[in-house]
Amino acid sequence: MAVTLKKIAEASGTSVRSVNRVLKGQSGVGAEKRAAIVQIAKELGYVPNIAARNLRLRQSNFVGIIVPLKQSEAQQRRLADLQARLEAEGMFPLMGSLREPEQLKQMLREWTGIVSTVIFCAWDSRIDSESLLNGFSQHYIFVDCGNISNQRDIIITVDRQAGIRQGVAQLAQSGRQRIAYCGYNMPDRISGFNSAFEEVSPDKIGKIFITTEQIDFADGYNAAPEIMTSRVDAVFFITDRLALGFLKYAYEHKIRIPEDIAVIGFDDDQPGHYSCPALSSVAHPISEINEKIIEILVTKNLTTKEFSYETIYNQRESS
Amino acid sequence: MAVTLKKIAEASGTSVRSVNRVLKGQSGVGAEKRAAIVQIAKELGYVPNIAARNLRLRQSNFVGIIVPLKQSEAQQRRLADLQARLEAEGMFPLMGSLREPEQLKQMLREWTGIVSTVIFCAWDSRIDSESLLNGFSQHYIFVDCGNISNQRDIIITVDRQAGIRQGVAQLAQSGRQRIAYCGYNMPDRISGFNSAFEEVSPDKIGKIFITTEQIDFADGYNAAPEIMTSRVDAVFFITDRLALGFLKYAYEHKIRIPEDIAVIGFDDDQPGHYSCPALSSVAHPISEINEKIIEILVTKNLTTKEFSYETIYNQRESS
DNA sequence: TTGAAAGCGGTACCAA
DNA sequence: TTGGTACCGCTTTCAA
Repeated sequence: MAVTLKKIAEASGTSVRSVNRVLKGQSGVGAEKRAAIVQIAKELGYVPNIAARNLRLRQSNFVGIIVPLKQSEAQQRRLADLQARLEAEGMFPLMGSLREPEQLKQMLREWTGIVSTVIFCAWDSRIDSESLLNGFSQHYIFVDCGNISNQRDIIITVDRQAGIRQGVAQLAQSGRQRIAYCGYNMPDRISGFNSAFEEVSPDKIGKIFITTEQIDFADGYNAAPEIMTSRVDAVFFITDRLALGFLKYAYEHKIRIPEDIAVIGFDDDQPGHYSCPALSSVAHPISEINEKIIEILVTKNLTTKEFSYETIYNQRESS
Repeated sequence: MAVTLKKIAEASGTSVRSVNRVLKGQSGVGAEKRAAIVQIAKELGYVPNIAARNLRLRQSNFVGIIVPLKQSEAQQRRLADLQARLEAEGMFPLMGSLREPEQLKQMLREWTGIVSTVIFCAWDSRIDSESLLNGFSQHYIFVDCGNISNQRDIIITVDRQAGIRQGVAQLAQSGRQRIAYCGYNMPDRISGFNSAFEEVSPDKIGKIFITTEQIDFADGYNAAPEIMTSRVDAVFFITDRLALGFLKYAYEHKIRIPEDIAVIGFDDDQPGHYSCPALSSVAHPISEINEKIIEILVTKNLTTKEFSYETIYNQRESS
């Protein structure tokens, strides 16, 4: 049986209130009584029950985090960074994964009273967030979840178009004539790709789209033949995993990178730095995103539902 | 303000007990009253406060998980798998990272009443687990944490020696004469390496040790010159990241793998499958470990402190 | 069938 | 300086 304030009060012949005062370091208890209480608490090995405290105070140090079922290395890194930052502020992440609407609801239900804020690191665009989350009293923060139409929660958007434009522009400047976009339909990346062509001489450079089922290593590997027969001299992959899969194919078929074909990835996965050859990639602004999240959690404290948009811009990095 | 049982009771002119009965699907409430309560609960959007329920029932669906500050891709994969398995059982992981003893204590204190079981996916061997955890009423499970001397908690050990022995034996059979161990001092891996030499003709094959500061990509890359000058024809790296770093060096210096030098890694990181050439690696028995954890959590339910050892054996996989 | 009431373990108001 | 006590919201016993 756990040691409670009541037990300590009984053992020391005082009241719950006095014990509570002493153990919380508040004033208003005589020196003798104080010493006795401290002594007994130590002997019994008192550890406060945070669940009870949280219930009473209607607050907690726990933050819900919803992650996609499958995460890229960069996402995992972002998550680890967020976890560290939360801990630095005395908070802890309670994890759940993005599932079907009904399961999602069930999950949020299981969290009521435990977490007051839930951060979505991913969202299924087919689900209407507003109607799903309606009725819950938690606060929600959507981080880089694409086009969420939502009037009640905080939405952090990452504008990757600048980074993509920069990457494509660089390819163009280095004299590439035909550039392929390879991946599946991710609106923000496609529009970044397109707007890059508008900026850079659109008439001089050709663009083609090569679509894949998934965005993993194998998909990049499998898309390689099509890429090669399409006679492009540069490819922009929407994930680093795709790009790495392609690099493996290139290695096997003695295709020279970047002499024969230039490659740019997206995500800045760590393994990319050690691929052969090193992958050039558009980075995620991890620190900026997480700083923003912590700022929201800490300063606004989210005592009331509020609505806001935050946009973070990213940059192109080459390794 | 949240909707509570009391509010519904007031709004429907009944008692908390009846509302509770209805919403928990228990019998013993008249049809009319039942319908009214359901109606009002729906209108008000009732969501039970799990924190209060947990306090009352002295239980919870939350499981603490302590992870190392820096995780390998394989560890992250194991964690994601564990999270999915927990969710399948209706449980959720509360995450924390392995820190200094004082911070660790503080963390566990913040979790009292919230989680009843904490899983350590890593441990600092310099800390005495028994004295640190003494006084807490949580249950602890140590997973693959090396040599933990502990008489009160559940310890899951992964025996990698078999896998390592197998890998080294295979190198020996393929005619390698001098095999290097590269990495820092990880007792179980070193002893696996050593015992492999005892099994396989120790007089015929030479072994050398090349130590690194860390076990990351860069360390493998930096260790490469020493490895090459030591004139070995095979290297066993204690992490895949080390091995991948070496592969990059080999690529740059036109060293042929495995013609010039054979390479085996450890961890079975995914990127290894797409390195050039593909990395041969000793796998982590992810499923087996996590199955065991879930089994412990579910079947034993950890209602009483118990003490046990579980050992899982791994195998060598080559890709 | 119904509901009053006693908890779970802290917190903090208020009166002594 | 003390300590009694109501309360956070839910569960469950027990009596009506």
